[in-house]
Amino acid sequence: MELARGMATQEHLEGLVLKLETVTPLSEEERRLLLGLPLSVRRFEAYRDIVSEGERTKQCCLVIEGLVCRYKLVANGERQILSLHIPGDIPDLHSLHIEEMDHSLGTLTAATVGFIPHEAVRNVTRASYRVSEAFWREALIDAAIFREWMVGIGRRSATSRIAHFLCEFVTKMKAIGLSDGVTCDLPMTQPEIADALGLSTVHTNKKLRELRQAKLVRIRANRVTVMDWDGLCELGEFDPRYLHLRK
Amino acid sequence: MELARGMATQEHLEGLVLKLETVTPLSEEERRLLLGLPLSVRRFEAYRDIVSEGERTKQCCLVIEGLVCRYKLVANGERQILSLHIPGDIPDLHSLHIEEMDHSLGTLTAATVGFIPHEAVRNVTRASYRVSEAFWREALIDAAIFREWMVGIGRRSATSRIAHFLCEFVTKMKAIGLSDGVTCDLPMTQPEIADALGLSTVHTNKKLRELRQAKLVRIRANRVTVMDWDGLCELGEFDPRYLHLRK
DNA sequence: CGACATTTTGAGTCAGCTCAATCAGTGTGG
DNA sequence: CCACACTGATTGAGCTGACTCAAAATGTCG
Repeated sequence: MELARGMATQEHLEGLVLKLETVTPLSEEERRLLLGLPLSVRRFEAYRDIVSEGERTKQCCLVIEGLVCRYKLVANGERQILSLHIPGDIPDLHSLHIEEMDHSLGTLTAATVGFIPHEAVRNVTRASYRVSEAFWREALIDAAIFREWMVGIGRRSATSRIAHFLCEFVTKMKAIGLSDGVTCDLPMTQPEIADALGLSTVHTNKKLRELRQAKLVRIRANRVTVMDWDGLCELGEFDPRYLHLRK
Repeated sequence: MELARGMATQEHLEGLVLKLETVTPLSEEERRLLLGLPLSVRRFEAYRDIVSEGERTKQCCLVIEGLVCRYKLVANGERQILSLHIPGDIPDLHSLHIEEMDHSLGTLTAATVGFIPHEAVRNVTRASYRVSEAFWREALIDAAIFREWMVGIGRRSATSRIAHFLCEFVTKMKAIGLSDGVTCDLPMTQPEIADALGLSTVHTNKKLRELRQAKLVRIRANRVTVMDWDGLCELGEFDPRYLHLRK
């Protein structure tokens, strides 16, 4: 994916349609509705907040390009990354029904983001039951991913957590066509991966090396390659059902 | 709350209305709609599954009385409790839009549960935008609680996590009128609290004792009493905004 | 070639874990 | 009213996975 300036609005919305279709089938009519959403596109540098905890917004944010995350900070300054969002995701869909952000939304890489007014989203959901269904499913799958992460952080070993994380990321990237199921970009530093998994940087590094030495994955220059998918899944107890993807 | 057999269906639904009103204001009309929902009531013993992972249901489950939880098991047999549900909650509202359960729903105490057909829920949401809004908010707050738990499990110390947990529980019980904000029933054993917080039983016991010795809480016979609310909140970094309660 | 960000490694520490008793509360049957 | 059986709460004694601190190695890029 390249920088997005200059693309037609419709083109930007195609990622959204593609993403929704990974979980809900859409008719031509419904696709048209979505592609007609108004969008104001903005480019962010890496490590900027898109929306901060405590804010109240009147628009939803569509990831067009780049990697975005939701996170919270705790008193001692540590961070917990709550979720990762790839193109096609609307990480703050909830803002449609819950005024105040209880966490922040920020970029992990430079990113292109489109803002869609709440009113416009409400209109398309009112216009089509299936579209509102698709948004419901998106929001509920988001929650399902939180649950799976909770299990990982609460009850799985560091190694298992990392393996699970890699499986999930590749699977999600594959669903939207950004991975062949074996390899994809993973533009995160080790401290960031650590913050997502509730680990320390140093420990993450050491366990990552073990995965590499066990020939389960190859990680270099912001790119993962899964060498042994079955082995990695088993280690991470990864079962993609919680992602509720179609087919 | 007593055993519920023999009560009128409407009376059972009052808990739902009360709960929804803690997050969304409802008109008389909307209340009537909700009170008209068909309900088939069933009593469960403690430690029974209401719905199991992998199932597909055609109804939602309303907690009428008792304490219910959602949980997942991991390969080594350990359990992570994902959420607790008190009267008025619909812990599997998501089943309306996501076919397959990716976790189980079970009782922690004897409990009275009402089943509402999906079709009936869809009808009331179609009949009133505000009611559908209320359900959206319920589902999204559910996700907000997951996020807060993730932060706790991933980044807070055991003591802090326990303190946070107690604050949250009392706050939620107060919202539906089952606590005065200081004391309430907490019908969970220490192993169960441990499973909710991603801790071991022994460690939970020791940290709980510290909280008691620090005169922050009193815990005995399935009942908590908060002795020093400010102290407990500070220790647990508890800020109730994520619960998105009204007023 | 610096300057900076990121990864890697080593060493020592500790929060939280496991194992193994012991104690306490409740209920059952005689 | 007591012995027995359970379940749950407590305690003590190590153990260890994950953490912190600190430094060195490696990569990236203007």
